[in-house]
Amino acid sequence: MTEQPAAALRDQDFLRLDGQICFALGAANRAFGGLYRVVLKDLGLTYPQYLVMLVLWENGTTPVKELGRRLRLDSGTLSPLLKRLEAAGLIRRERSAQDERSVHAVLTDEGTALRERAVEVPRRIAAATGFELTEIRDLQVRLARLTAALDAAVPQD
Amino acid sequence: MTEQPAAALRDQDFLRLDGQICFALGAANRAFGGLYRVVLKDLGLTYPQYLVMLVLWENGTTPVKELGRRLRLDSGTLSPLLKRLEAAGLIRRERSAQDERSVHAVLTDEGTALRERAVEVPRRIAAATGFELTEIRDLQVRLARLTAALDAAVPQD
DNA sequence: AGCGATTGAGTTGTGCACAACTGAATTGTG
DNA sequence: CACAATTCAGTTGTGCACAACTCAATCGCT
Repeated sequence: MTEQPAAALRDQDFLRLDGQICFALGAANRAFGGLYRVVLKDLGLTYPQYLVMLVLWENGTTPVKELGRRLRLDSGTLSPLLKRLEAAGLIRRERSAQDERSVHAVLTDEGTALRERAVEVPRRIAAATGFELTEIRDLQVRLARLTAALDAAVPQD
Repeated sequence: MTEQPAAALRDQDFLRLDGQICFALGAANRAFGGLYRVVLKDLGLTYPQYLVMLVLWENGTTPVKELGRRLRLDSGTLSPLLKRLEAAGLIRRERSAQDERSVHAVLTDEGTALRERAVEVPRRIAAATGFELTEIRDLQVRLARLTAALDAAVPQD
């Protein structure tokens, strides 16, 4: 009923094949989620919260805008997440004096101290993958390339 | 990023490195999400709903349990999702006569007809990745291996 | 200086993911 | 046969992701 692809693959093959890369991606992503859930449990953090803390531990005080840029999250996700981190006593939110629109996330002493207990997290995760570092790197590079291609294909921003 | 011998990595390097594979994974996953959102928009489906439809198109009537097994989703996710598909007129839910605990998802005529319009989806997605099929396959295999390793590391089930 | 456009954070609403739970149907074991 | 354990779908509650919006602060242009 429509044009046939040049390759030997037919529509129904594509429909079966299709889910697979995204599905494999989603499955891996959720498997990581499950592992992080366990590992981060006694730090009292979720995985996205942990990512925010990573940025803060590395960078110190950071504007919400910058957190969003680094983590690819928008204010609709970050605002409530930061509120929860603040409620947990790990950060404070301070309006910038220079630009009253901007809000900075600032580590509290408690938030800073949590880093000590977080250092073991990456090792536990890495151990669970059973992958060599080089292989992880390779996967990263491919995924980054894939992401860039996909982003380019969606005309947003 | 800068290359570094694996042996020389310290805690803080780990803390920086750490997010990266999962982060790359999450980024790729969300990039796919964004693309699917656009492509599936005029089918009126979300990506998880599309996955359910794929299974139904391939398999016909399928118990909720089996959908969960295939898609790695639990009833907490599937129940409301299937309700929405039913509300959209694409499926019906029918309690099994053999086992009254079990519910089968059944395609309506409308749901079956939607397949015609869905066949172009995989091509559009594949085109957006710009990846060769072999490369996609390779990535799939690696991700599946990663997922299996991670699942094995989380003592659930 | 005046004022429209843009920027930044936040809110609302929808949908997914998952834990913990409920309740009904079925199965297994004594 | 009885009844405890299990299975299955569904519900509730929390948190993330994102679209669409609001509102105030700032910027840019004239």
